[in-house]
Amino acid sequence: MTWDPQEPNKKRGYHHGNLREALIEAALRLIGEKGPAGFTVAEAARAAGVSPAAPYRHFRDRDEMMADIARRGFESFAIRLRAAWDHGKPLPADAFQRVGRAYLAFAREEPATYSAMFESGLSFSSHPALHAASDAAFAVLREACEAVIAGMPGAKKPPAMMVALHIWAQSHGIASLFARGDAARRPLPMSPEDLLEASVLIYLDGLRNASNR
Amino acid sequence: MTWDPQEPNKKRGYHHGNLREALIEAALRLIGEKGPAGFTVAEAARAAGVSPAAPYRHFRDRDEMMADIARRGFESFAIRLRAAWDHGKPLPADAFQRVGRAYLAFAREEPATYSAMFESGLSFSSHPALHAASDAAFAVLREACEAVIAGMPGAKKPPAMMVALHIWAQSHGIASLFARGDAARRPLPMSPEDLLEASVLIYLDGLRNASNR
DNA sequence: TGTACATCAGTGAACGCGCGTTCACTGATGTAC
DNA sequence: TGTACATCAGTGAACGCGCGTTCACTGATGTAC
Repeated sequence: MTWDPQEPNKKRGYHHGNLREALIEAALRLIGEKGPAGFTVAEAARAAGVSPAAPYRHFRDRDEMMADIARRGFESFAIRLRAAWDHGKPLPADAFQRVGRAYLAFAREEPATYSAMFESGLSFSSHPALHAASDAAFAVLREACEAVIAGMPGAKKPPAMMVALHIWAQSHGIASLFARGDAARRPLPMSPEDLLEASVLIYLDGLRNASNR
Repeated sequence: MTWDPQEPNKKRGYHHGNLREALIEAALRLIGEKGPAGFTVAEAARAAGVSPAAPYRHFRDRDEMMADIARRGFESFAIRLRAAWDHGKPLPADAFQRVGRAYLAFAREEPATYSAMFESGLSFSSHPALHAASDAAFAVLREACEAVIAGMPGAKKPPAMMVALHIWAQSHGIASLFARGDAARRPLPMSPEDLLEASVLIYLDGLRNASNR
């Protein structure tokens, strides 16, 4: 109930006060329970204690509500990744592993947001703000990759874009196969974090090897 | 129309002849168009030209239909991966790359099946046959990893299970972010196949490097 | 070969349900003077 | 400080819709003799 500016036990009047936030919170809970497709406007309204027509004062339609959730998701995702990276201090290699852990932490702690971002089927072309937010999050990962590559010995540097895509795919693969909160999660003989850390170490080792040759 | 045992233009009688297959085909088309959640029993029945009650002669309910689609998906996935691997001939390293390409080819050519397998939210615990089929597909990948590891120089061999999980996550990550047929697919400066191949080469290089130290 | 009959795989109508969305409306709030 | 009024953010009822599933039924098929 972080959205409610009123006292928790005080009855709200005709106006809600913070319905937009309350609806998004309710929607996230529903998505967390039943997946992006299981979220309905009507149920979110019910959970927020308003009539089914009320959400339409704040969102054009269901799709816009979903897109808004995903966009905010990408924004807070970017913030968390950037905080984990922390300009690559003290060592880029350590900071890089922090980013990986932050990625998985986000997917685990905010599975609803994560699935709204990656599994809701929203098209980027019809939601430019969503596209921009997604790009901004990816940019953090790319910057980190650039710094890590710059710190590597050898003359032949791999392209940062490729490295960023590899790391992103690996993180997303591990997150969606093993680190989600839902019933479809596969059992795993080690923690997702350890699995990701090991793969990143091996991968970076391979990169260094190639640039030394 | 590969399911229809009758002449294409011949009117079917009271009995359909191959309704189970026709329903699954229709369901796959729907899933491909609208995602796993967008598939409805009623619409599949309509597409197959039968009444909405007819599917219930072949499937207990919608969930069982979905699980059946996913299970068949894992089975044909395993067959394709195994064919690509082909006992590691002529060289395990080449065969391994073939497996990676086969993985992406499956995701691209059968996006509906792929999403039924990985994004339908079916729980393994309530569908043991699905769980078994999924394990069988993973086993192919694991065997290939074992063979590749066995052929590596050095004494310190990495655990095959970990390697298989890494490769799986990387393949799944690339497939779901970049190789899917739907509108949520991200644009990419290179082909998914090239992206995966490069990452696997770098990763295996890193493994070799570690086992030589 | 013919026939009686069991079984299989469909039909079509109906059920209760919840959805997204719109509409005319109204209570609450903010602002100009 | 008080008042008139515009605007904002809700209500509640209704709409058409399609869904999953069940039911009693029936046409088609296979089989025993």
